[in-house]
This record gives sequence, C-alpha cells and structure tokens, in this order.
Amino acid sequence: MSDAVTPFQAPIGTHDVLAPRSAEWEGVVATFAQFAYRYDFELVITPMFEDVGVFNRGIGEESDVAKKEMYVFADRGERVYALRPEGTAPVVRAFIQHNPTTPWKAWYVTPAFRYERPQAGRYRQHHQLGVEVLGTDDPAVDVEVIALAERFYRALGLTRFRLLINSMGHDICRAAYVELLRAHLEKNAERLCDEHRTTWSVNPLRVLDCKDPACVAVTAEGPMLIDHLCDDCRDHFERVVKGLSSIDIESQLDPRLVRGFDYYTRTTFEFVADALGGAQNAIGGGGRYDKLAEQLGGKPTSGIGFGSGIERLLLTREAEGVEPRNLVERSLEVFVIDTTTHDVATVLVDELRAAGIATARAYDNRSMKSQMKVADKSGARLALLVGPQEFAAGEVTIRDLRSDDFEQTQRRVARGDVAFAVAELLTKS
RNA sequence: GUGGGCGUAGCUCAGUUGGUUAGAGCGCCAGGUUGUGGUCCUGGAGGUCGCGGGUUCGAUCCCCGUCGCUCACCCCA
Repeated sequence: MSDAVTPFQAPIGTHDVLAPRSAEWEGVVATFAQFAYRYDFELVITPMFEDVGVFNRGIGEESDVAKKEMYVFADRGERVYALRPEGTAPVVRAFIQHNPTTPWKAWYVTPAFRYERPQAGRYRQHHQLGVEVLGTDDPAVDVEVIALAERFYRALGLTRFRLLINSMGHDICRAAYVELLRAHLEKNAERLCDEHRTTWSVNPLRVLDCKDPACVAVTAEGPMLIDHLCDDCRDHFERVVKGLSSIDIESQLDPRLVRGFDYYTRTTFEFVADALGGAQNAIGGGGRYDKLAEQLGGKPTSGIGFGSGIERLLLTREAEGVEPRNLVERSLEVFVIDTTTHDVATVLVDELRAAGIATARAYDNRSMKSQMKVADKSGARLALLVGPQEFAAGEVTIRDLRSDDFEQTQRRVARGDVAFAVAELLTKS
C-alpha cells in the first residue's frame, strides 16, 4: 500500500462476503438448487444488465424501483442499460427471445441492484434466489411455486414466518376496481397522507400499500380488490388457497398486499419473517404476471414466480437463533509439511488431490514447528511430514493430528505408498 | 431523497476533562537448544486515533466540512 493512495472500499451498500459467512451462502444456494431440481426447474442465467426498457415496461415506469432506484447507464455505444433491479423481467425477456417449450420452469440466483439508502436488510446490491414458470396459468403452478418457497425456508431452519396472499385480478376486473378505488380516493383525497393527497391518482393501488394511518383509514372504508374480482379470477384465487391448504400451507389473506411492481396479476404473495423487527421483514415474494410477456413484446404468456433475498434469509436465520445449517462440508483431510527444498510437498499435494483428498500445505519454507502449528490450525486430520531424514530414506511420516502422543501413532511409509496409506487411515473413522 | 447515532491496531474495544514514545484481549510472527501442533511462558510486528480544513503554543480528543458505517422514514429482497 503506497501512502499516496487511500485504500478503496466496496461501494456504498455493497459487501464482501468472506468465510465463514460465505460458507453459509454456499449452503443456502446449494439448498435452493437442490429444491429447484427437486421441483423440476432448470437453471437460467441472464445478463446482469438489460436494455432499460425491459424494466421500465416490465415493472412499470411509475414504480419506485424504476423511477428512482435503477442504476441506469449508457455504454460506449450510447445504448441505455440498467443493472437488473429484480429477477423476473430479464427471465421473461429471455423466454420471449428463445421461445422454449412451455411450461418453462427456470430458477436463478443473481445479484440485484437498487439505488437506495442502505439500512438493516437493505442494500444497493443484494442477492436473490428465485424461480419463474412461463406458459401456464394453472393454479396448481401457483401452489407449487409457493410450496417450493415455503419448504425451502423450512429446510433452512426458519419457522417464524407467515405467508400473506392476495389477488390482483386480471386486467379487466382490476381496471374496473381501480375506477371504484379512484372514485373513493377522489372523494376522500383531503384526508390522505401528505404524499398521496396529491399523487393518489397516478397509481391508486399504491395508496393501499401506504402505512400512514391517514391513508389506512381512508382505504379501510373503501372497496377492496378481493371483493371485486371477476368470477374467473375469484375461482383461480380460491383454487390456489385450497391447493395450499391441501398440503398444509397456511396462507393469510391480505387485501392490502399490493406489491411494488406493476406487472402482477391475480396471485400475489409475500413471506414475512416475524423475527425481523424492522420494516424490512419480507424474506420473499412474488406472484403471477400474465401480461408481462406481452408488455415486453412477446406472445401472450402466463407466468408466475417468486424471489427471495439471500441476505434477508441469513438475517432471519440469525434472528431466529437458528444455527447455520446446510453448510457445505469443508473439512481438510491432509496437511503436508515439507522442510526440504526438493518440492516434495508440491508432488505429494498434487498426488493426494488427484486421489480426491482435500489437502493443504505450508508455504514460505517455515520451520517444522511453525508448519506444525499451521497444520494444527488448518483442522486437517493427518499431517504428512517430510524432512531431510524422510527425504533420504524415500519415506514420509504420517501423523494423526487428533492424537496427543505422536510417538505411539506416528509412522513412516514408503514414498510410493502414501496415497494408499492415507486413504486407509481416513476411511477408518 | 430526509433525519438520528457512530468512525482508535486484522477483530472486539479501552483511553486522553487537548499536552512528551496511544493501550488491552484475541489474532498474527518468532523463540523456549539439537526436526513435530494443540496448553503455558517470553519477545515482536502492526495504528498518519476515517479524510480535509479550522480554533489553539499544542488536537486522536473542540468546531466545520467530507467520506464511510449504522439505524429509521420511504420502498422493497
């Protein structure tokens, strides 16, 4: 580090994830991948940035996310792109572009970027796990997507969370409802909160989401979308709720649940963690978006999906006091100590690793004592020692790091028998 | 975007009512004789006290600005 340069830091609202935290991440992602495959989803990887229109038309230009939270930039060719603020729109764009056979069931893990002021559970770069199903509006799929989320959370050890559910209706019945709501808001505009008193007409549904007591009071007297669904939408919703309860997943109707993206139709849901005290208590959410494909220029195609924030899941697990689980095993088996200057460690390590044995070694030609200390801290079960004596004899000393008297358990084997002897020692518990 | 709290070694934190070489624990490194870890002992490295400016004879400690962290509002994962 030169004294002239002040060290760089990770950008605001972003974080480096190092061990042991990264091991928890790995476990969460691996668990989700396992669930995704169990539910017959395939992995899809889409670009981190898209034409800004994918998001503007997808999540709605009037949404907060599109309006003031996107990272928008022009590249050197003056194309205007946005860093993905969410996972669904890009997947639908990819669906339209490649036209895979339906139903198309895809899962993803991706960073998401939103320009917000960071706080507990909220970052400028966070990471989402999610799934999308394109090409069917069967309520059984809604149930399956929600079930995947629910079972996944349980597999992570979470227990204190609730499923909130609502229906946004489809375009026709929602439009009719919005007019009812609009009329009600117009009549009571004076009583709304400061912000919505003037902005309610832009997107009346957003007022339902407002937590200000003033707005809550007004909307409580007004019409609720759930009571104004058309027959088809009502039936669809009922079948989703029934399907969920048939597999013992309790859902809680929340008529105010209007999620932040404009593309939702019919089923919308959110999992909230009770252990997370703050406002950022949603660990996952999603819903149906039967018009999104069209809005992005594709054929009319139904879709549904959900996304879950890895950071929030980890926070929730911590808040619930659940021990990190689903950790990917990382136990080092062998540590090679070499005090010669003949690259013995280099060869041994290569040989053992080729045999599938997790092996580490010391560097920098340190003393035997020093290398032993490193071996001890590494957590390896066995140490292989090669000093001048072993080197001259063409042998290697094998030492069990879990036993306290090395004179009893330490033994020497011929250089050529090392891999076999190590494998044997490792298999007997 | 608005507002509150905070910013001292890798980590967790003391500390100076402004005054000579800023401390602890953990971690790290090296020793404790002749090639062997975990305990113990000894020693050591490591800090422009976030950065810049101001007040002052003198600031890590006061003031201002700035950057960053954190929490809340908003919105969401």
